[in-house]
Amino acid sequence: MGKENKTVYVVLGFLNHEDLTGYEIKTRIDASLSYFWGAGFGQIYPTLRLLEKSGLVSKRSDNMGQKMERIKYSITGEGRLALAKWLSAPVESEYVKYEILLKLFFGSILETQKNIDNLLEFKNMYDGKLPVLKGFETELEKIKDQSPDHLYYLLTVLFGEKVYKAYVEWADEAVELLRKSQTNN
Amino acid sequence: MGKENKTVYVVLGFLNHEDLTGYEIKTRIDASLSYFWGAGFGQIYPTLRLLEKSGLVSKRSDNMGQKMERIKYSITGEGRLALAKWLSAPVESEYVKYEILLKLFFGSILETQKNIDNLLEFKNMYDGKLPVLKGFETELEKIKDQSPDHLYYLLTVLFGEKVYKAYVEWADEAVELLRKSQTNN
DNA sequence: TACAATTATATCAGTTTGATATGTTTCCGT
DNA sequence: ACGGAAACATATCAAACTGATATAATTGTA
Repeated sequence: MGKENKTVYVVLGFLNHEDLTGYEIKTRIDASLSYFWGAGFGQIYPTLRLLEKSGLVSKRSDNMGQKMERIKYSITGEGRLALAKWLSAPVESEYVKYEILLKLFFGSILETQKNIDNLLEFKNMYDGKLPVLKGFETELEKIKDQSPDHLYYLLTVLFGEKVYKAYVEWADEAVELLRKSQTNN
Repeated sequence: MGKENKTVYVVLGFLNHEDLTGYEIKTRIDASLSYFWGAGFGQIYPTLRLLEKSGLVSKRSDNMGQKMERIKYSITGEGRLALAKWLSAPVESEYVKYEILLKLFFGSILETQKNIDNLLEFKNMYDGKLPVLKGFETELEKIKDQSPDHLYYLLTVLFGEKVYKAYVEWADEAVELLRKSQTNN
């Protein structure tokens, strides 16, 4: 029934490095995973409570006298075990939903030009993101030897670059094919 | 609140071509969208009822005397309008979740060889799917002039090929980098 | 000092997943 | 012709996830 809570492992993965608040976990996801994995507060906070209840993380309040709630979470031995177990298990599923492709699939209803516009917007979006990834790549290359983690981070960045480039190339080719079909009529 | 029901448009898109049962809609999604969009029965049947209640589709029972329930749905004028409106609106979001990358991101916890194994499995999976897409491509090229739809179908197939090739290339490069790091230690 | 931005937790309606249940009809081999 | 497997068909559900909103403290800055 239902599906397996993957957010559990994202949270455990980050807590494996350092103690964090829910908010900090969110910023880390946004900064380093966002181009291949997302998670919102609505998933993170409930998952942290779930994890605490089942003993995979422990929490402590860090607000020394202040009024602001600040709940730092730490991974437990059990948590590390659960993380390692999941990491060792075979990869189950990749998940994609491309709205651009859905619209293109039904594209014959629209004018050709509108589809071209959609494609160009898609292209520009990912073309614009490429320099950011390139920046990450350069940064990680520099510090590659400082921690075994950096090589793995680099691999995920290289994935982003490879796939975004594929998006851009495909969009160019698709636009060209649509333009050709325009003149052929 | 919540997010917009996209299944609505998948269903409307297919019904725009022909009258279909929920089951048939599912088979069409699996056959033609599955590598960039998925939907299960648990989403399709409730969406069809919702659509019928709001007048975007109409239904009729096709079981002439037989016992088996067979509900054929047709798109209405209002439904076509809703579909066209959504198609014309700007593309909102692309959505991906790559478990392989999540595991790789936390990969330093595992032995290097285990990460290599995961990558090779990933590579082989998509390498194996490429000939199927190539087959679709050839088929669609042949019948391209028979319907304006076919060009659009072809574009989505080309996307699949481009991206799957990017997966394979990336996996090869990632494996090589990991192997190099093995010998360097 | 006041205003904006950031930090921080929390909740919720609606959507989606992935599995299960249940039964009919068609196809195929013996 | 019979029986079992595969395909057809609808339906439901718990748990996960999205995307938005609410609330408030803290920090930076003009």
